[in-house]
Amino acid sequence: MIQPEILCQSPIFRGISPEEMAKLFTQIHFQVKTYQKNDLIVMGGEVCDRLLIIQLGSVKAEMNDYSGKTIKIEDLSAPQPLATAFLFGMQNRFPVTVSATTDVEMVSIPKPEFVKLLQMNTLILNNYLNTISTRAQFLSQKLKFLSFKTIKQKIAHYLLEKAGDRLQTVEIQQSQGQLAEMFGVTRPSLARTLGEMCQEGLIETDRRCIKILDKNQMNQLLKS
Amino acid sequence: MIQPEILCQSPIFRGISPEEMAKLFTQIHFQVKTYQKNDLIVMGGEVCDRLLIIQLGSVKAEMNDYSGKTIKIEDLSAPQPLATAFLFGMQNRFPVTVSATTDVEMVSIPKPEFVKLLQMNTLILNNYLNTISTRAQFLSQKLKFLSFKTIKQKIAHYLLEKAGDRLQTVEIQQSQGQLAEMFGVTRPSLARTLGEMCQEGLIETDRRCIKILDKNQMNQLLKS
DNA sequence: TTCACTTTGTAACATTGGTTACATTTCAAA
DNA sequence: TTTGAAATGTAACCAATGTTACAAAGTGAA
Repeated sequence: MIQPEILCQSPIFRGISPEEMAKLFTQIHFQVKTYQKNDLIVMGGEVCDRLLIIQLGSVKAEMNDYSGKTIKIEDLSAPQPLATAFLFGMQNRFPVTVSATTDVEMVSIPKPEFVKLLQMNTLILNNYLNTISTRAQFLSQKLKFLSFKTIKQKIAHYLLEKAGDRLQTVEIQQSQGQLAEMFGVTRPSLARTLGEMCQEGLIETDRRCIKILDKNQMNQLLKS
Repeated sequence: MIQPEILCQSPIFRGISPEEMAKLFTQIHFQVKTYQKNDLIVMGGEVCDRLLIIQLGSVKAEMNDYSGKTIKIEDLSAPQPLATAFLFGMQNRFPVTVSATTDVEMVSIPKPEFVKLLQMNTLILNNYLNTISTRAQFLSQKLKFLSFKTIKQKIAHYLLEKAGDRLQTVEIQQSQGQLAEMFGVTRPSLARTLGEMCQEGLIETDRRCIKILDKNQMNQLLKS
């Protein structure tokens, strides 16, 4: 019923051979459930006490807003796992409602069985720990970035980070527009601020190269 | 050399009896290192390939800004673990420099040995997974909150979240000032916006009770 | 009650950044 | 080289929010 050669493509089982996968699954309890197009798979708010991996087909995740309307959050397809962030931790309920957008096969592993799997196989354990740790690190970075209020601060942080201790000059790969989007600001605002920083003698710009003239003053910006 | 009755207070080992702790530690390799006041324990940028738990004393974590000056990030004391967020994941280097603020005893468990521990003991595994998952969930919540740009949106989100599906009226415990701090805005701005929302017929305020008059319209605010 | 202290409401003004529009520059394909 | 599309620089204007200041209301203790 399970298809080891598909499942081992999943981030959680990466590096496991299909044979090994098959063997591991003989040692735990699990279910393979099939759904037809448009079937409800998980109701938002339901307790998340099992790991779900899409083995076949694709699903959509939607969230109910407070007035009952639904907003689509993301599309997922085989062999991706579902809501790995909510299996453990304080808030272990599905934040989203999941339904099938094609015919779907879903592998469902109860939480205690998945814990067994983690204990049996070091690679799976490492994969899973890496997955959620990387996610936390990513969120943390993003949060730090958002904590800078003004565009000037965001630019200063970005440039100093990119330049490191040594370099004076930073070359940016993205276009100004992409950079602006990353910063969560509009392109004209970013350009305006870059212009201001030039006038103030903080930086010098030349095409896609930005030279930092006064690192100390840039740091001051980040502290206030 | 290790003190099981202290270590089992640590979030990672919560629920483990001191006897069991002692037994577990006979099965893995680890070190107990002692430091004197002001000794350097971890240099920022160093690879994080071991779990460090403070067994005695307290330490401070500092970060170097780009010009070389150091900023204190936090104080930690026994029996807290260090930088659990960086043992796994893509970015596994210490982001901070750690030094002793008193005489310190530090239990150092190499990553592979800690993985063994996770595989030997289900409770430890669950504790650790819960710790990092909860952290990720917390960050995710915070990020969602910050994604609302205007104060009106933040208020709407906060109230709708607090009211849930049924309630019409929300009672807030904190003072307006504390609420404003939570929202990352100034108190007068928050008060002003609450006033505006009253005038627009969205809410009614009476002391610390806020009545939501039009949930649908509030939801509209969050979408734009 | 009265007095000091905290919380809340509000207003004037300054700053930041979004919006829109347009000119200029760059760059690659014809 | 020419030409058109994309990227960039810039300006005028507007909305949102911070800043500062002060008055009004609530609150608890003497």
